[in-house]
Amino acid sequence: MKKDYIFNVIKNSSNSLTAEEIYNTVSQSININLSTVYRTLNNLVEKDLITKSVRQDKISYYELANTEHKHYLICDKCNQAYPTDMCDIEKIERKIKKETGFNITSHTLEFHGICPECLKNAK
Amino acid sequence: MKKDYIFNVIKNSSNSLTAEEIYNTVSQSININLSTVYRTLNNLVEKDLITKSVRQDKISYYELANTEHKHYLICDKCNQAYPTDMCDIEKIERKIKKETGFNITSHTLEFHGICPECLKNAK
DNA sequence: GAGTACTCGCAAATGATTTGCGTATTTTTT
DNA sequence: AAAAAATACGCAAATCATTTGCGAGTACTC
Repeated sequence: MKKDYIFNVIKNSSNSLTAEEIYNTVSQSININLSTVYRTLNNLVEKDLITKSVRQDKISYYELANTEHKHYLICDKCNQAYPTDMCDIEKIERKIKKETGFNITSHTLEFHGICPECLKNAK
Repeated sequence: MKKDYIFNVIKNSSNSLTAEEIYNTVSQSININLSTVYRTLNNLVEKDLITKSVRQDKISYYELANTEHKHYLICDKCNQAYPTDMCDIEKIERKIKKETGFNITSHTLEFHGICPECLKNAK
């Protein structure tokens, strides 16, 4: 099943991937169609095996579910995404839950700015 | 200029709006085309008069810039967005800046879950 | 008042993602 | 193991928010 190829690519990647990136990688091993990639990704998301998050560029990024909580620092110059595990949002979530009764199940957090590399080159 | 109508709708709204919502509102006063709305919105964003943020639904939401920092609790049932001003991310930003040298200029934070209203009805 | 610069409307283009449909492949049933 | 039922997949067309080209209207300048 082609699903295994797709899932493996995601599993072996250290950062989140777009459908097209996954398609490109999988295509090197087997014949596959982009729509199959999308269908499979949606399937994996439904089964909670991977997560999908839409970034400010309006593109969906997929990554393995149940890994340590991660967020991304996205450079507006080079567009690279640097993962960070700093996230104290859980505290905020608890506070919100208490004060508003809203039952929060997930959150997305995205930082934008310029990465050290681009800062250097900007001189 | 039609820009004023658009800007006013945003200024008078207590929460963020989509291009279509703005279009619908402005249309009640004057004749206007959707593409004009989009063009104007991009213009206002460039001038830092309003901000645009892309949510998980892949739709852009616009709101007045330079207001107090706000984030949204989005109900996955009724899809309503409830603003909250709880946000201690500034602390996290400072920490990241210090530890990684990444120059953060903005961030987006979005909470998902079920709002109190829907929780009640879900019974 | 001619020349130049915006502002807009309209229709077509864009790009990521989805979907319909027919075929192939796998799984289940007998 | 063959028939039947279910699932996976390729291909092309559709979708939907947003953008863009172009031509016409309007304002601003000299």
